[in-house]
Amino acid sequence: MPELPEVETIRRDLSPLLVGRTITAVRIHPGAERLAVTHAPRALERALVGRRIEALDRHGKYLVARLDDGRSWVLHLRMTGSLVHTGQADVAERFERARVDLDDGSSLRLRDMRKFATWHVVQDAREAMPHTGPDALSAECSAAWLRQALARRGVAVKAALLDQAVCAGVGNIYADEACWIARIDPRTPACELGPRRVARLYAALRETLTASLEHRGSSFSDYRDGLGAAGWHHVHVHVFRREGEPCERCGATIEKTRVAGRGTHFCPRCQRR
DNA sequence: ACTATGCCCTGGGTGC
DNA sequence: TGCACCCAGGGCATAG
Repeated sequence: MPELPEVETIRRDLSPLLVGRTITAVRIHPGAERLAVTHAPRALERALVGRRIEALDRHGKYLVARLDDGRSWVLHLRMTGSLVHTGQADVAERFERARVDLDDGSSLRLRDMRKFATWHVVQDAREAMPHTGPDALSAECSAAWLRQALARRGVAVKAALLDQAVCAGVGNIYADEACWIARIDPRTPACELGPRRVARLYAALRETLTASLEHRGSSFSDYRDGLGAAGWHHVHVHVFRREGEPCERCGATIEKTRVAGRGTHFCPRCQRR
C-alpha cells in the first residue's frame, strides 16, 4: 500500500525518466475502465496523447504530472497499484491495467491487482483531490497545524492521522508507527492529547516517514518503486503487522485491534491513553 | 458539523 | 483436493 514515502520514492525514480518526454500512445486495458473515473477511457487517452510532461510532483499519496497544455494528470495508486518504467517491447505483466508509451521508446505500466487506482486529467490538480490538506512532510503541516487539527476532533488519534485533510500522505502503516514512537495509544481521542504529546506525535510522524523514505518505502505486499524493485523499510517497522511479537522497547506482546475500520497494531504496555 | 458504515476489487489464507 | 468464506484498506458517498 503506497503511502507518502512510497509515492515519493516512485516520484524520484520516475521524474528524470518522464520529465521532458512526450506521450505517444495510451492504452487503458479492457476491464480497467474505472481507472479513468470522471472520463470515458478513450477521452482520457486522447487528453494525454501528444502532451509533454513538464514536471512530476507529489501531494500526499497523489502523483501530479504537469502537462504542456497547462493541465495536470493526477494519479493515485490506492492499495495495490504500482507504476513501473519499462521498454515498449516488454510484455504485459499480470494485472497490467494501463500502458503509456513515450517518445524515447520507453513505456510506463500501471499494475494494479485490485483495480482501485485512479487517473484524472484536470485543469487544476486540486479538483482531483478535494478533501486533501497539507502534505505531511511540507512546512504547512507544522506542529501548530497538527495541534489545532487534533484539538477539535473527538475521534481516535489514529483516525485523525489517517484523515488526509489533517496530514496528507499518512496511511495505515505510518499512523501505527508514529503512535508507537510517540508512546500514544492509537485509540486515545485526538482532542485529549496535550501539547507535549502532540509535539511528540508530530516529531514521531516526521521520523517514521523520513526513515521509510531512506529505505525506499515498505514492501509488505505489492509496493514497487518506479523501476519495479521492492523497498525495505518493512524490515525496520516497530509494530505494523508484528502482533504477537515482543515490543522492542518494553518486551510486552504487540496487539492488533481495529480502529477507524483499520487493522491497528500497538503495544498495550508502553503506549498510553 | 461531526462521525460511522458500506462500497469498490481480487488474491491469499483459513476452515470444513 | 475443493470450495465457501473472510480479510486486506484509500477515499468517497451516504446515512445517522
